[in-house]
This record gives sequence, C-alpha cells and structure tokens, in this order.
Amino acid sequence: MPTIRQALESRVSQAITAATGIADNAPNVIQASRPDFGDYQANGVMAMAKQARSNPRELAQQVVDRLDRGDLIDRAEVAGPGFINLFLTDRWLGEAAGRTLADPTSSLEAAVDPQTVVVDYSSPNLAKEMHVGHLRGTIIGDALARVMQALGHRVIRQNHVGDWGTQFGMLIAHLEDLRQADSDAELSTELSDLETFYRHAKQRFDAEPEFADRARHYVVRLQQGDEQCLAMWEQFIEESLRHCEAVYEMLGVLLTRDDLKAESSYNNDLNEVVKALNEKNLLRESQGAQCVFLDEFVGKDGTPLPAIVQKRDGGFLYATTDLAAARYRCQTLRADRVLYVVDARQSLHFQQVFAIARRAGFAPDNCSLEHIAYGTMMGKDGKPFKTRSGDTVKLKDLLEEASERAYRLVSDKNADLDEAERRNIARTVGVSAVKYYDLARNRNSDYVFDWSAMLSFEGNTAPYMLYAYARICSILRKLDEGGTVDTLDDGVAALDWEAPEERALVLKLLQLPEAVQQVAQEGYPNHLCQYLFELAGLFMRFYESCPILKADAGRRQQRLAIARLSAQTIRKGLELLGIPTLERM
RNA sequence: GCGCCCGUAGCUCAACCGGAUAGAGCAUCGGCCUUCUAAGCCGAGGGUUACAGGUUCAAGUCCUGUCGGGCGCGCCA
Repeated sequence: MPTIRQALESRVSQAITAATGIADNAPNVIQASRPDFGDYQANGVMAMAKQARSNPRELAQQVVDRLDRGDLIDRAEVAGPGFINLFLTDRWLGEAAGRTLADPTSSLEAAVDPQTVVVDYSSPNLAKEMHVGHLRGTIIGDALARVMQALGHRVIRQNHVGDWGTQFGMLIAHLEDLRQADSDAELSTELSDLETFYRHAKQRFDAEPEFADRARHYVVRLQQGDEQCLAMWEQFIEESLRHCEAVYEMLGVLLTRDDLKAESSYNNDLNEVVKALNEKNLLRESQGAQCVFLDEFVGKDGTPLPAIVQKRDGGFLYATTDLAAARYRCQTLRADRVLYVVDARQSLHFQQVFAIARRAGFAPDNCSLEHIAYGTMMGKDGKPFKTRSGDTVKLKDLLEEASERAYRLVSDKNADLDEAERRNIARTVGVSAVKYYDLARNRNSDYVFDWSAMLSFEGNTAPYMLYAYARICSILRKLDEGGTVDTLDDGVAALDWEAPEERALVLKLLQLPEAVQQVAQEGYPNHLCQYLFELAGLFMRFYESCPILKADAGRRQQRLAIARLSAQTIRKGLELLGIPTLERM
C-alpha cells in the first residue's frame, strides 16, 4: 500500500504532466510545514515553472485544475509564490485509519521492490568485554535491521566480530598457563572478567620476553590451523561470546549465533583477495608491503595514500578482511545494499575499501555500499565517556546502573506496585531510556551521555512514549468487559471525529510508514524517534481534551478506536527501534 | 599539510537531499488534578542559524573563503 505522500505525489505528478506535457517531473510533496497550509504541500511546481519559463502561480493553478482529487483530496489551493496546499478528506482518512486498525501490519509490509540488505553491526572485539563504545553501533544497527525487515526486505544480519589477529596469541598463551597451573575454579574466575584477563595477559606480554615470544608464535600457529592452539582459541572465543550474548539479552538486541560472521571466517579468502587485486593491476609494493594506491586518496604532503593489504611479514590487515567481506556480501549473498554500521572514525578506511572493491570488481555498481557512521559517546567533560578512574565503562555495568536508577524513580512515582513489578518496569524503562536517548540523536555527531537528562524522563524520551502507551492500556482495562490493545473489538470500520485534536492525531497515525521509509532510505533512526515524539504529543493532547470513557456511546467507540490505533502505532514504532512497551508503569 | 564530521535559544538537540513565520525538551515565569495514570496538559519570554561573500523566485541547508571544535591520515582493528 502506498503511503499518503506517495499517493499524492502520483496524483500531482499526473496533473503536472497534463499541464506541461512533461512526464518526468518531481512534484516534491511533503507534509505541510504549518497546519493552515493543509495536510500536505507540493513544492515542485515552482522549479518546473522556472524550467518552462512560465509564471509559477499560473502553472500551479493549471496543475490544480487538472488534479484528480478522487476521494482522497478535499481541496487544493495555490499559495504563496506557487505552492500547492493539499487538504485531505475526512472520509478517506477515517477509512484508511479503520483499515489500519483492522490489520496493523498492512501499512508497512509489501515493499515495492524487496531488496537483499546486509547489515553489519555491533561487531565487538572478542579480546575484551563489550563497553560503551559498542552501544551505538549495536542499537542503531539493530533498529535499521528491524526497519528493513518490516518493509519486506530480506535482511541478513552480520556480526563481524573481531576474533582474529595478534592479540589472540597473547590471550591463548595466558590461558594455557592458567590451565596448567591453576584449578578450574580459578580459571573460571579469571575468565569471568575479560577486562582483567586481557590486562593480565598484556602485562605479561610487556614484562616477560619469553611470554611475548610464545604469544607471537601462537598467532602464527593459530593461522596455520594448529589444533592445540585452535582448541584454546575456541575456548576463549566461546567465553567471550557468552559475555556478548548476555549484553544482547539485556539490550533486547536480536543478534544470535546464526548472525556471527567473524573475521576469522574470511581467513582462507585473504590470499585470493590479494591475488585478485594483483590480477586487476591494483597492487603495488611499497616499503615491502603490498598496497593499493588510488588517485583520489592523497596522504601527507600530497603523497599517494596507500591501503595496505599485506604486511611486509606476509600478514594481512583489516582492509584485506573487509575486502573479502565486501566480496562475499556482494557476490555470494548477492546483496543490493550493504550497511556498515561502524564508528565515524573509520570513514576513510571504508571510503578506501569501497573504492577498491569497485575497481577490483568485488562489488558491482548496482550494489550499494554504505558506511552508516556514528559519533562518539562523550562524558560531561566533553571527552569520551569513562569511569571516574578513567577506565572504559562496561556495557553490562552501564545497563545495570540504568535499571537501578530507574528503579529508584519507579518506586518514587509508583510505591503501590509490588517489588517484582517495579523491578520489571525499571529494567525496561532504564534500558529503553539509554537506547532511546541514543537513537533519538542524529548519529553523525558525538553526543554527551547524561544520566539526569535521560532519566528525567521528560521530552523526547522513551518514558514519555511508554507512559502514553500505558495510559491507553489503563483505559482499556477500565472498560466493563476489560480489554487490551490486541483483543478489543471496537466494531468500528471507519473512524470519524469532531475535535481538531482527533483529526490531527489520526493523520499522524497514518504517517508511520512515511517515517519508517525515510529511516530505511537514509539510515537515520532519529527520524522515527521524532515521529513517535510528535505522535505521543498529539496523543497526550487528545487525551487531555477528549475524554473517552465519559463520552456518549457513539463518541466513546470512536475515541476508543483512536486510542487503540495510537497504542498499536506507538508499540509498532518502538518495536522497530528495539524498545518494548509496558502495560503499566 | 591534506581529508572527513560539526558549529542553530542560557543548556541538550531537531529541521523529511533548496521551500512559506527555524522547531522541541531542559532551565525560568504563570496557569490546570473531587473526572480515563500530573512520568501529563495549556500559556509566556528567549534566535543576525560562528563570520564574510556568492548562486536564485526562495539558503540553517548548495558553492568559495575565514574563524573555532572533534576525528582520521603505512604495516593495530
């Protein structure tokens, strides 16, 4: 089903064709910037008039005269220098809302052209425990994957975990010593905190030459497929993955073992990738290393900037792995789009990888490679978020603190609820507050992590949305026969209304697909947050000014239907962001 | 030195690839609970969109330059 915007675009476009004879035109229909400009506005006619050297207002009037309004458009007016303001019929809106209410999924599914979309996200380094630096990529990627899936695309999640490379030799050596010297209990304790484990291994690597030599030796043996080394490596990886999975569980992130596509899995492709680059004449030796130089990349002092794919000692680098991954995703998985949800600081790296992948023929032109870059989470001091002592903050600790802070708030606001329910609400509210605060920001920029701002629960926050949802559930519970968002039968085929607050809300409710499509196209989840915030605001105003249970029978049914559709839409929108709802809070 | 991102209300941030009078929240001030959850709603004040040019019917948005901030730039990932 097309969105309202698409339906209007198509009608206005036809009218422009009828008026000008130009078939390929851009009506540029957007949601009206102000209520008195109607529901939508078409801005494209002014540019067309310029092109055709005609008077924009006159052309706009001709378009309006030829516009097929059908049962969708109530009236169309020329305004200002040549805008066309579009007012929708209440009847069409009411019927569309009724259809969505009856079948909540209908508005989002059935993408016009389903694509295969690979989303590479989270991708922690398994040598250490997940920390706050992994939060943004994990939840932005998860939200984008959910959005793509909801639109009917074939989504392949890939968790490109770092499980390969020099540091693992050091970890294996340390693990080996612990296994021989210590009891199982002690080994298990040591492994339960990967940060400490890593630190101890690193200390020994720096202090004990014998240990360092052994560590380096293990890296080589590992890459050669030595069984003993592999077994120890697997034990460590297994332990580390369990840590990740615990965090994903807390976060409500959908990644599972099936989504793992680790760096190590490309190990056998790396030689081939370098060989292919050589065959395309892209490879050049520089200071003993195998490099790719492209004209568009210039380094210091105007010298050519290399992408190194093979070290002097024959080892491969992450550019090599990323090229192998790009090749796999385009050629084996046949992706139409690949989204790399990775820290913005890697943008040069990805520019190089994408450019090389094109030249080498790994990625055909019709496969879109996109770096979904995001900024750093900062502390109040404007520097990357750390603990007071300067250590990185573990994601697990951060989420536990969020729940704890939310618990104090829930207990404060709602002392009558029992302990278990308060704990449950606090967990959802706390974690959702952290996630939403992040998702609601434009991902391009760094942002300041601020407990008091996200836990003040005011403004464009998860609790505001969750509260709106809980209010609706509360009303439904109060009905004679009781009811929930899913079970209540309104017996309403088409909605109608009398108050402006009702109409404004219904229109907004029908615009979810537009917000979702925008997120899918551009990869900015904050647009969906913005939509939900506006929706929740309109609901709150409706709630305050239009009593539901006290209204007479007819209005009551209608308002119940509007409230229920509001709940459905809020829940759906939050679900796409990876945020659950609460019946009570 | 080169490249990428950014600079919007006192603070934190929006602004749907150039649209009409730049929007929210926090903070400040003033209203609204014997009625569906006040974690709410209504109202007020607050702006030369860093600065200077340019492009055009129209610029926070595009181009050039300047200033300021963050990040990146050969054998880690």
